[in-house]
Parts: sequence; structure tokens; C-alpha cells
Amino acid sequence: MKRIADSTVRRLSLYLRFLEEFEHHGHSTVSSEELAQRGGTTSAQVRKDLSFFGSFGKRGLGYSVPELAGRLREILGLGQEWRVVIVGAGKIGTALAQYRGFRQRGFRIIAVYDNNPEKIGTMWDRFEVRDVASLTADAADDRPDIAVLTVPTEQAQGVVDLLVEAGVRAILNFAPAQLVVPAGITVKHVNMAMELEGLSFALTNRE
Amino acid sequence: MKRIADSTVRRLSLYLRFLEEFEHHGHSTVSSEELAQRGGTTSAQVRKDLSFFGSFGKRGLGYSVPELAGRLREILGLGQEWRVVIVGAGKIGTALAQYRGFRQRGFRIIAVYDNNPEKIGTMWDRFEVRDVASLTADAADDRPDIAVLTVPTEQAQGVVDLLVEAGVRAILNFAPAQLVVPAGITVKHVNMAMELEGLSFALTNRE
DNA sequence: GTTATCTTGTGAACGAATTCACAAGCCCCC
DNA sequence: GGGGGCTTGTGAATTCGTTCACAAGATAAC
Repeated sequence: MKRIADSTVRRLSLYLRFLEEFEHHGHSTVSSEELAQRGGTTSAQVRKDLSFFGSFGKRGLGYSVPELAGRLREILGLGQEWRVVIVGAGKIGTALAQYRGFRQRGFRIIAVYDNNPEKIGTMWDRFEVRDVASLTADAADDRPDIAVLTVPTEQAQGVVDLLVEAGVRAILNFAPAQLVVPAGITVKHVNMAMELEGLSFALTNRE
Repeated sequence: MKRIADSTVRRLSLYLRFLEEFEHHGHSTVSSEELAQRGGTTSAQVRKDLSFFGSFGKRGLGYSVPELAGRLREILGLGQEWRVVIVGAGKIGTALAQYRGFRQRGFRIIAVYDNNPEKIGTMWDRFEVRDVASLTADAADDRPDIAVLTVPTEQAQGVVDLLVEAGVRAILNFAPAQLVVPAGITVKHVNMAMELEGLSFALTNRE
């Protein structure tokens, strides 16, 4: 299969969000132009994005909202439930553990880990914080697919090695560090400082 | 000034993070190759990124860590304190309000807003949640530069209009909606669902 | 059935970002 | 002070992503 650009996947995810809105409002069809306006892009972009995966529209008419939504869910792999562990029971980890959006979209949090003895055993929301040392052993039963990593930068790589050993195949990393992983493991980075500094740059460098 | 790509600015922010680590460990110089490895990119990329703003290195030797860090802070506009308001006192808003990283990097949270009468007046960390209706009036004193927007999608645009009126010039938006703003206002999007679905896609579509 | 209108799907053109490759500059050592 | 070893800075080449532009397919009206 042809390699799909990251930017394309992000937009597909966005289109799906809009389709769900349209569905909710009872619209049965939608044109590439309408999707484009919502997403701040162009109709050609929308069509090109979709064309990588097939042709889902009817010429002259547009796309069937429920059908396209279904196709996108399929493409994005949202037909199944993904098993997620959160490692790092700090501020961000906690907020994410409580975030309902995860479950709604088929991402089921199965455990929260930390290495701080004072946190281990305490309850976060409805999760008991587990010792990160037991991660690999737990994984035999839990079979996690995805890890959300919110530990301090200097601990990130060590935890990643454990996660890989535990069979995790995708990592959402909040630490500003490049992680070394074997081929076939996907890592995505989220970095609040980076976003803010991007704004700071924009405010500073306007001509 | 030549337009700088978003991806370049993000990397500059990352380099700065690494330089701070190097500084902390007492390294006085660093090569583009070392920075590249930390950041998962190439030395040519590092040099190209920096070249948009000047030439800060010494051939044969590399870059002075404190000097380059200083230059990057200057480029990114981190020499000053930015005044930030958070609008939307939900889960994410709360986590962000408590996040120490903001203050450390010169982003000072000055107020938290919501439109829910049950939340208005309650304390979040050390902030009293204010009524979003008073935003414009408050701004005369507060003079916010940046807003972090964590309200439901359907309310986002309305709040943005208020923010623009209040003189905010940069917005970090957590809602999955395209926002309409006048020229000169910068908007950046952060979307957790999108990131997760990107992972889901990668897990589903591996050849 | 024909015509007018609309919107998709997609090669081709374009533009942006990354990588290559190498001359120029700097340091250190003899 | 000359040579060897590094590393920067940057045009040129390349790769990647977006936009253009239009033929082809679908509907609706008459």
C-alpha cells in the first residue's frame, strides 16, 4: 500500500468529526466543498485525501454522510476497541485518564502506571495506580495496544523499552525526547511547550 | 522577512529544549549532528533551520550552547512574559491551569473563564473562575496576549469573537473546529482525538 | 431522450520542504 | 605557518504535498 502522509490521516480524522456533526443534524449527503469549508481546506484536498482509499462519492451529488463516516471509521481502524495504558500519573496523565473522549472513540484505558512509591496503590478516578515495574508481567493478561507516555523526559526511553517488551505497538509521547523504538512501533509526539512557543514566535515575528 | 515554515518553528522549539539539557550537563558546544540525533532529524535540517535567522556556529567547532540557546529564545520571542487566559474550565482547562510548564517558559496564566453558572465563582487551583461575559471588560486591565480555548466545539466560534474583541492575538484551540479570525490573529490547533486516531490508523494499516 | 447543471476523481502542474554535496572557515598540531 | 581533520552554511537537486483543471458520471427538468 502506498504510503499515506501524516497530514492526510489527520484530515481524515477531522472529516470524520464533521461527518458525525452532519449526521447528528440529519444531513444525508455532503459535498467535498462543504467538508473543506469546515476543515479550512480545499475541496480538491478533500477529494485527493479520500482518493487514496477508494472512491466513495457520487458525481453530481456528493457523499452519503453515513456511508462516508463508516468508511472513514474503517480506514482509521475505529471498528475495534484499542487497549490503552497510561504511564505517568502526573497532572497530564490524570487529566487524560479522566477524559471521556477516549472511551467515546473506542480507546479504552485499562491501567495507569507510575514509578513513584507514594503514588502506587492510590486511586486515580477509578484506576489504582500500578507500579511500572509490573508492566511487563501485567501485559500478559492486559494485552495493551497503545501507551500514553507522560513521564519526565529522562525516564521516557527506559519506560519505552518496557512498553515495547510488553507488546505495545503505538505510543503517544508527551515528553520532548526522540524515542528509540524497533521498526514497526509507531510513536507520535504531543508537546504543549512547542505549541505555545509557536504562538510566541508568531506574536514576535509579524511583519 | 521570508515566511518561516511551521515545521521549522516547531523544531527550533525542540532544539532549545535540548540545548537547555546540554547546558544543564555542562556541555559548552554542540554540533548540528548532535542536535539532529536528539531530535530525530538530520544535521542538514538543523543547519538549514538555523540559517533562516543567521549564522550562529563556528565551522569546524559547532555551536556555543549558551549562545545558541539565547538566540533561539530571542527568535521564539521568549524574552518576555506572555499573558494567557484559559477559556473553558473543563477537564483539559483545569489540567492546563495547573501545569507548571507554562509559567516556567514565560507564559503567565492571568485568568480562567467559563460560561457555566455553577462553575463561575468557584476556585480552580488559585484562580477564581470568571464569567466569560466579563471577558472583554476585564481585558482592559488584563491585556491578554494569548488564549487557550477548551470549550465545546459549538461554542468555540462565539468565544473566539469575544477574544478577538478583547485584543487577544493568538489562540491555542482544543476544539475540532476551524475558527474564523481576522488577519493577523494566529490560531493553532491541538486535538487529542486526532492524535489517537493517527495511532489507530498506523496500527490498522501496517503492511 | 436530450440538455443543463452539478460534483467527483485524478493526472499534471506547481510549490514547499528536505536532503545532498561541497566550498569555505576554523582549530589544533607539528 | 602549513597541513589535516572537522563542521558550518548554502545553492542545487530531489522528494513530498497541494492545487489546478477538466473529463466523466450522475441527477433533474422538460
